[in-house]
Amino acid sequence: MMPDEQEKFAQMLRDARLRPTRQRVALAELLFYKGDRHLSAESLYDEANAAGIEVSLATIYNTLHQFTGNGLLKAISIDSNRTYFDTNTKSHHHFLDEATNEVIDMPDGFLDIGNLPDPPAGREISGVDIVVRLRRLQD
Amino acid sequence: MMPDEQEKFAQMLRDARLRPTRQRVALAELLFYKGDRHLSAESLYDEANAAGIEVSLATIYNTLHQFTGNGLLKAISIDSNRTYFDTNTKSHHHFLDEATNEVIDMPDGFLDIGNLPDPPAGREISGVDIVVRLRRLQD
DNA sequence: ATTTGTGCAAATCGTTTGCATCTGA
DNA sequence: TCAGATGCAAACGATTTGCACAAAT
Repeated sequence: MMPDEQEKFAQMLRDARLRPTRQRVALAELLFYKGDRHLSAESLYDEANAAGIEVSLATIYNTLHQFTGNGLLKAISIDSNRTYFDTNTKSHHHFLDEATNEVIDMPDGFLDIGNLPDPPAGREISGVDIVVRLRRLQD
Repeated sequence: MMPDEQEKFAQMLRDARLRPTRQRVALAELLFYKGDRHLSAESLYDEANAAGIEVSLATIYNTLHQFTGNGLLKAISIDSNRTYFDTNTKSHHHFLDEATNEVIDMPDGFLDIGNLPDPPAGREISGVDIVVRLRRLQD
């Protein structure tokens, strides 16, 4: 990674009020250098190892949670076994491939939701999560 | 429980191609005697104990999965820590109280979804899950 | 009699925690 | 300097599994 790239991610961390440590900068690069991604703690850990980044699994978890708490990531509960983190923090929805458990972003501009019911008393709607499940087309 | 009630649940199990064992009949009664419910393995286990039903946690898990596989229950992944099972197997959506993690059925007849995007190639939509997140109304 | 289900305890898996050590501002 | 971050290993909670015993057809 070029020094100015590193600086870019370091600045992203400072903006999110997180110290740009070696591990955080390296993980931020893995997470945000490519486009929108969905990944689990384990998969980020493997990716970091493959990239020669020395970081413990505990730090991966810490980092994912800190990034989430500071608006850099969004956690999604699509599968009840593991938590996925989404590098796209804008409001959007997902496809889920039931065969592979792959999560796919739904293109923007789709999904009009009409006729939302009123929330129960004393509560307000804070968000709407939509998952469109996919199965293999059978012939 | 009255004998004819037991027979009713035994028949429900036979219809679902499951042997009506003592444990399954008792759990079916707990699950389906009241209206629509959402519960975890642990909460069903506690409820069974409270009702004086002797059943192991392993059997609770087996039973929940068998019932799900045979269309008597629906599994919902709303919270990434535990699996919830829904006694309402019809297509419907949920509110989630973020403060308590309580899952609430959305009344039928709401939620028109328009403008669904086409699924990726080779796949078809098998279902749409919608979770409306709720937060406490702040004043 | 044969198949299927049950219960226990141990194993597994994702995730969190305690704590000693290190690092960045 | 010193608050905050990291890494390790142990702890955890939900769930699954292996296997001997019991119950249903």
